[in-house]
Amino acid sequence: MNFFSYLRNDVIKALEALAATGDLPAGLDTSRVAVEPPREAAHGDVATNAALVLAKEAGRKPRELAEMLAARLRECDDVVAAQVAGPGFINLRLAQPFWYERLVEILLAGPEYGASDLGHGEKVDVEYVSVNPTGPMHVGHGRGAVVGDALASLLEKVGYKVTREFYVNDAGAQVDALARSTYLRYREALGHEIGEIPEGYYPGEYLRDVAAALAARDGDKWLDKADAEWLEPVRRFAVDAIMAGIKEELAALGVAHDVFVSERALLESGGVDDVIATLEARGLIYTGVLEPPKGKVPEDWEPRPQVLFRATDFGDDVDRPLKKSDGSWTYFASDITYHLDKFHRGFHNMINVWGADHAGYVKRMQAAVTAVTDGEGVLDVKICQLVNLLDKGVPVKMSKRAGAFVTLREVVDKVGKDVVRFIMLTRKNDAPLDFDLVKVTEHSRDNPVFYVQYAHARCCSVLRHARAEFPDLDLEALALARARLDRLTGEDELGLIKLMAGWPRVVEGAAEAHEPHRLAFYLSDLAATFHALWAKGTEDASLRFLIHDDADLTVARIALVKAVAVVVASGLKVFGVEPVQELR
RNA sequence: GCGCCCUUAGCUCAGCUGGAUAGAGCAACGGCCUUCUAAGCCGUAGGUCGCAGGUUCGAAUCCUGCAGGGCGCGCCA
Repeated sequence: MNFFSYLRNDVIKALEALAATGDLPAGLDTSRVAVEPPREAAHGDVATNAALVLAKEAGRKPRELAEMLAARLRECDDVVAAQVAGPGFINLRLAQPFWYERLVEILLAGPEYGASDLGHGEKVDVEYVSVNPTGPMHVGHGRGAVVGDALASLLEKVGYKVTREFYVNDAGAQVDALARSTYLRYREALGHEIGEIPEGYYPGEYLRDVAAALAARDGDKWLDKADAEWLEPVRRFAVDAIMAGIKEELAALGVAHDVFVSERALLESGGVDDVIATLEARGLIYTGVLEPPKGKVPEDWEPRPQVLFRATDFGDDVDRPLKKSDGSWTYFASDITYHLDKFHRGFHNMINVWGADHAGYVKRMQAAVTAVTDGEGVLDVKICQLVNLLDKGVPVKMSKRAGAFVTLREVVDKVGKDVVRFIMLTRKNDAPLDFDLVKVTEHSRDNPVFYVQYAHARCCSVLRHARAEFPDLDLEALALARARLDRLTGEDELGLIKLMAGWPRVVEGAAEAHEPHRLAFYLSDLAATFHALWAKGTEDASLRFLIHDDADLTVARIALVKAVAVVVASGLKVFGVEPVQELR
């Protein structure tokens, strides 16, 4: 349970009671009333700004209103103190049994702890990865994959019905280039001299394997045929082969999508025409001439009338073309169709995770979604900034042109999927991320993966020792939940419980903001708090978890340790990371 | 030129959608191993939240302008 929301109910009830007695005007707008952690723990357990927010409307001085409200709040069962502070904050201190109940809640919930029904089972589509099927993925793609996947899990945890989706860009010039490049390698595989890979072709070595597989399947049947004959089957073969590779790379990272949507299938179904007709009927399409692009102007630029979408009506900077000069639809046109398709599948909430190079595309896509769904569809786009791959602090050169760049697969194989996943989530998506191949596997305080995993392993270690030293005690979660938790009276112990009790709020906040990285910072915090408590036992033996002549206290402390393991596991589960039992 | 993102301690970054005296880690300095894992812990020091205005009870957070950095800018996807 999110105890801040729980306490907020108490505050609202107290306000209503004051209104009922005529001390406050009725019908105050309480939407801005917040119950939050106070800046410093010394102030109390929770703080509310209610008096500050309502003072003006209630026609009272903030502190005066705060005093009235505080008097009411002192009547609440869980509240042992309510103090007015500063300009009119009310700091509440909660009774110890309240905290012990939270501990019980954690133990009984297990790794599901923090789950809620915030989303009310509403459908959300999270589209991520969606790389062009033209080659292996690099680490940057991996970031999008992990962020999208963790975001999807996070939303599931708070009660949304999530679909993980991959849009396959299997139409257009790039896949034609892929087909032609594959054909070149196919000739090579059959013993022909191909010379230099021409400009505009994919030079990557990986196409040799694809071509060899093609040759193995079809022999030399395409060798002396015209483009028109082999282009389509080779394209299909190459896209399938590359997509199979991409799925494997994703699987190695622990990412699996529910739905793959093919752009080509979408185009062939004629859906684009329907969408254009819809937009046309709403007067959102016209034929016009755009200004030349600023910055570097393409050499063959010439003003030309185009079919344009009125994106500026929806906040975009310029109207956007829907048709190419050869009469085919632009990528944007098919993308509009695709998003309307999502909407028709019941997704009013859509989230796209894109790479930094798509940042300039966000506005027009959001404009299009608003236009085509009549404002009912909401698209959020998470832009993942670049990943700087480092080796002991030295940037790893990545030359895509030479076709020899470090692939996601290589990195996953080198450091493991759990490390990749966690590190990718240690920055907010819109900040660049350093990924140091050496540092991420180091066992040190400043490696967050290790530090968090170490906390979990330490908990497990304590539990192992407890079982060995107290073989007669029942240390299963159910038994721990019935322990004499009121033996946990130390400030540090209570502080740890309070921190863990805050987990559901962190999860909800991260889910609402679509920011999974917040969980990583919380977990580091929790790990630090636990390591600190653990270390207390090295200075003072009475503060250790296992107290040989006091079984009750030991079981209570084991319950605390177990809860830490549970919360860490709960967070790692959202990240798709396996908590380790032991480090070595 | 325009748009989006970024600018917080020497370095790398948090800052819970406007709250109280802005926080971690690294690096520096000083402590703690006969121990439930010292792969760790404790402490000291370190700040004009890029700059200037504005909004209000209250701004690192919202608005405007400026400076610096990144990305993008018809017929690519």
